Amino acid sequence: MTDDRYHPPEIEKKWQARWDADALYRTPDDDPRPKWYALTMYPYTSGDLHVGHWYAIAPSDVQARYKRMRGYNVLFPMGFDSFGLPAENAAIKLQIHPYEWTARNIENMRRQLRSMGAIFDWEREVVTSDPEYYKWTQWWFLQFYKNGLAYRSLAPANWCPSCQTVLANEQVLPDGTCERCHTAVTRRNLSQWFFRITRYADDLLDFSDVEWPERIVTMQRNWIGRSEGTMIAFGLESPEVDDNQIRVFTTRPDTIYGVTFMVIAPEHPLVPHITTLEHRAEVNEYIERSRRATEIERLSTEREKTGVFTGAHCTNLLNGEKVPILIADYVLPTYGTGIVMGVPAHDQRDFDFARKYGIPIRVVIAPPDWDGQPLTEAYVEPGVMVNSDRFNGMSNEEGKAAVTKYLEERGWGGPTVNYRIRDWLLSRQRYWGAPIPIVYCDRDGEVPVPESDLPVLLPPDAEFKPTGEPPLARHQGFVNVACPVCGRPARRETDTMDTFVCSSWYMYRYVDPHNPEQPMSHQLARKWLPVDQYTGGAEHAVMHLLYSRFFARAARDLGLVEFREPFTRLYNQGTIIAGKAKMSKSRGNVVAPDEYVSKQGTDAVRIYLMFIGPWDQGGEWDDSGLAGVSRWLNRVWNLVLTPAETTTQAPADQVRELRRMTHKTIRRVTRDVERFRFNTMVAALMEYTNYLTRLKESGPVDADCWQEATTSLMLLLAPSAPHLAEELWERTGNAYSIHNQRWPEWDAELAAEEQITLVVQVNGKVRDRILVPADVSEERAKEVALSSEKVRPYVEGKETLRVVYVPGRLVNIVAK
RNA sequence: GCCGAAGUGGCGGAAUAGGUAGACGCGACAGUCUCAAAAACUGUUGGGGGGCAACCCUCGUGCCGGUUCGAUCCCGGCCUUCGGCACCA
Repeated sequence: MTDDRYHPPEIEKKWQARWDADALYRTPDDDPRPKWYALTMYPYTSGDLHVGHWYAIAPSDVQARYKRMRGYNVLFPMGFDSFGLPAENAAIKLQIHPYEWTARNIENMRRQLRSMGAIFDWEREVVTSDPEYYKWTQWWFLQFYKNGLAYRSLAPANWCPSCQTVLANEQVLPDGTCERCHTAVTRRNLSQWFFRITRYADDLLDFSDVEWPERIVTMQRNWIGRSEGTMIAFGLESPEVDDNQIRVFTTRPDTIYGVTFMVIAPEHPLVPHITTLEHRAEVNEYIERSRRATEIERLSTEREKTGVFTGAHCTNLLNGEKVPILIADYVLPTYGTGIVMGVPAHDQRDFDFARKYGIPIRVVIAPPDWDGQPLTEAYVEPGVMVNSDRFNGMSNEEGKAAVTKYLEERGWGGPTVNYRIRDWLLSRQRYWGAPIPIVYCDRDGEVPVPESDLPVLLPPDAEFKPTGEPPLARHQGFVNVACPVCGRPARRETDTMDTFVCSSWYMYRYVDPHNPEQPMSHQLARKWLPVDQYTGGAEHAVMHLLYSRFFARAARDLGLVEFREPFTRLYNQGTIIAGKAKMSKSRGNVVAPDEYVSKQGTDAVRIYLMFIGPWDQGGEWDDSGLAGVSRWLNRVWNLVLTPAETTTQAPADQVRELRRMTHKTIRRVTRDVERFRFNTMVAALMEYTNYLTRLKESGPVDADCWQEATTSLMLLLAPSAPHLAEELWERTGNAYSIHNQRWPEWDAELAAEEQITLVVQVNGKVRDRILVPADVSEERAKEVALSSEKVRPYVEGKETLRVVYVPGRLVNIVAK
């Protein structure tokens, strides 16, 4: 035994200081090696990193380190997402300024991140609430503004009464509650800033430049919700309405002759104008009722459909029929035109609605053996068109095109593509965010702040307690400004930007973090971007990840970058849970890594997190398994540092076996780390350690092969246990640093098995296992199998019908 | 309701172009060391049955069927869990 035991905290401190002093992990821009940009989602500055953060970050570091050893110039940066509501809320509660709260948190989180021993180049750190950063967030806004990608509009917005701000559609959960605080969201009409993400709806549906999980791609496709259909005009005669038509979007123009009513969303602006006097009271009451209903109730598909008649009618231009217009809250004001045609025979919702209100149900697509009897439910399958005038007899699929063409020829409509996605609402009525760089002047209107005046600084002395009014609006020194055009007194925009704006471009800033002239230079963008491997949680599927794709497309069209996808590869790790719930501060179930790190060491914590299970599946934090990893690292320590008894006359087959194990392990570890299979990577290293330990204790070993084995073990361990590997490397007399060594290569010949276990089955049941040469012939294998003593009792007295042979695997004797 | 992923020992999990189920680790039990305990190390550890014994038999990958010489893996039908979507006209 060595007199020195493995003391993780000591060696970890020692090497972190040394690496820091030597700038070992600085990422040079001028390096001829091929680049690899690995990125893990930066944390929000909540104050402490819990093991959930480590679970996401540490394995990403392992893979980045591996790439580094494979000869890449690796960029693996870290920063902080530091604007946002929690900072403000915490600051209010603790009576300190968000700036100070954030600064303290960053300091603590930076310390924790350093203790992880990752290869972050801290010279490239990015902090989104830093004026040096948000200056460029504002700059992006101005570029978008100048190119028609940012605009202001009065619209009903999602309002969170608890957060006291509006939210983007993406930040409202499916149950109609706020993504952050789970309060029921209400609607408010406000003048708000939007990014025109819908301009890129089709481009965003193209995922051909990307290697992403199918799940995320599907989620984005669904969110964008492209739907091809037909816009159809209906005649409207209403004294109060100028337009004599109303339009609906439908995917079923083939059912146009089945329209027996129209439904309009209660909040549609047309409603007050078309409603007749005698129905006004009833309509207003309904509108009031649906406004009071929460989003949750309204979204429930279980709920019975309700509606009321407006007194108005419109005309189906194809057959001249007048049909009643009703309002009903199952029609969404934000999708299509907010008006739908009711075809009860061929849409279940319309069917239920028509039944309830006694509206006629007219079949226009005949089911296969339809006898003309009334339907008991809507018929939505294909069929032949009936009751449809000139289109009778056509299949409904042909009918879709034919009706659309007919409408188009008469100027009554035509093919239309409709999207579910809406423009990105980025205004927030809160303090802790990047101010929107716009000035309002009575004479010049909406004026962008000149780029030379950026950043528009957040005034540190603002009263930021929420009142529903933007905090900046009450800061006279901030609001009052000279108009950039005419110099007269004007007012600043007082809303701040959604933090997702900050995170839509942070991966660009890392490549040129201190550039005072531009967000990043063209040259460095070309060198590093796009990100080769992005890792993070799947919860950002339709927020951060979609917004970032939009930013990249806009940046490409602005000539800033030459790609459209910011993240070439994406991998989502799972979630670490504690007590059946996701770890979060608000749930109070966070587990801090710090104590484990200071006792068992960061290397053990890193490896244990990988060992829990497949990375993409997450898992329960249970520290009892950590001890097993600690014990293993101790065994590695002893194995490498206690000299083995060596010889030059080890038996040949033992030498071959040792080399085979070494090369097999290199192959397994390499493949596993490439495919994010960290749990089996660790298992492979443990098995290898167990094997080497047994071999060493069994007697003298071949000196050269033993050397190769322990060297390989150290190298394979270096990305996962960087401190332990470095210490062992030094103690075994190698030159600093192990992290600058090349990853070992395996030799397929050496890794190949010489013997295989031939499984012998009788009727599918294993009866014997026989060692045979790996290159055994079929004849020989069958011969060996059939002559097995253990097999005999099962085939004796039976007829052998067949002998199945699987090369290198088994022989199955089928006997009866 | 729809779409997707998953269901394997006491526990986390291995193994799928269909071919030795349970690697690796935790826990448990037994032992070594110790005055004792902890730590460390060694051995055993899916259920049932048999043998003095190296071992042998049998059942077993959520449930019920199917395809196949052979199914944790493929197909059909259920059950459960977890994600996502949910009146999108």
